[in-house]
Amino acid sequence: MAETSTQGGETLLFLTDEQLRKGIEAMFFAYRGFTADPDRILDQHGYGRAHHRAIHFINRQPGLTVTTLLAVLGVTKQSLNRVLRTLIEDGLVENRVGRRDKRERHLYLTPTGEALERELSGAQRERMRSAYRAAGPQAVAGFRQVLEAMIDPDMRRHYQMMKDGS
Amino acid sequence: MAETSTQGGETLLFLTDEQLRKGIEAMFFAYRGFTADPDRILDQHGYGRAHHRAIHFINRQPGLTVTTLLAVLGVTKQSLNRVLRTLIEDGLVENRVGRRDKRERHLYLTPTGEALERELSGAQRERMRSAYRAAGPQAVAGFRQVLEAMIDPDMRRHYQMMKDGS
DNA sequence: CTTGGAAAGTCAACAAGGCTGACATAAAAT
DNA sequence: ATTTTATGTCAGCCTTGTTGACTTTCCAAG
Repeated sequence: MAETSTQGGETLLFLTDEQLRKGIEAMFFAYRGFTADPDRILDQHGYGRAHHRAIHFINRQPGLTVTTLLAVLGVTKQSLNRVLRTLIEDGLVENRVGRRDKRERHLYLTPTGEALERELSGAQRERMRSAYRAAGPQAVAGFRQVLEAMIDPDMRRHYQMMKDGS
Repeated sequence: MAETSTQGGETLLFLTDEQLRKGIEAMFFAYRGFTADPDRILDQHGYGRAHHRAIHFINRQPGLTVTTLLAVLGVTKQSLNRVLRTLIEDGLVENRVGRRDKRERHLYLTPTGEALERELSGAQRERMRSAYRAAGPQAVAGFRQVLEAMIDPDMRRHYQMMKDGS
């Protein structure tokens, strides 16, 4: 793939534009695969990818506030609210007033919401698991390292927050 | 990351749901980073991500037909046409009637189109390059392996086609 | 205690980019 | 001569993003 050489103990990478381009295309096609299974499931339930994202992060960090979710998702509150409203109306998400700060609303999945979350993440994990298996353990480590290095600095704190569990 | 053990010469992966979940989130945040730079540039030119995808693949395989591009992008012709029309009107893409089969239209970037393509892919390659550098040469190989394993089987032929240059 | 600002929510309007369905034309294939 | 393929177009719909304006509730600092 990328030829390497050592110079003064440091490993150098020779990356041609062509190699980088292949990485870009792999990213494009892989992301499509990554979202394909959830998209099918969501469609059956009458939801879209935006609902999935909300459900995912509420499940990941139960009780997070609307503002936090807004920052993680990187959308406007009007956009999020449209999605969140339907999820609350449909009884998938619950909205509890904050104990300390009563302005805040803390978001939780209901049992119904958790069921959908399991269905969605189950499919996604299955694809991820089989990709990991096909690529092997060494590849898995590299995969995460490169992805993490691609995350925007502004977003990295949100990623870390989720990663470490609040 | 993922603990490994050897059993009969085969390496096994122990992947917890938690580890898979982290991979899923890394994918989510990384894709955002991946599209961030081009999105900014496109916005300045009054285009969107859909234009970028068309430009990318026309550049990758000059002279490809509309039907091929349709299959690669996985959208409807109505959707692609909206995008393609503006690119042709703005003089970024050229539409030549097929020599052998006169029903076909072969797509090419004009010099203006190529200039925008370079601007877009330059930014994207730069991010990819710095992620590669941060992660190291071993990681790079693994990254591509996992991504390729995640691609949908139906899409893999398109990926290969682009990868090998037609 | 008042007042300023933060958290949440809502309405309206708009745009990009998906989708379906219907239809038209030119050219190739049968 | 007829059917099929490749392309393009019109119309209309949906989701999900955006701005801007405005309200209510509540915390916190003066």
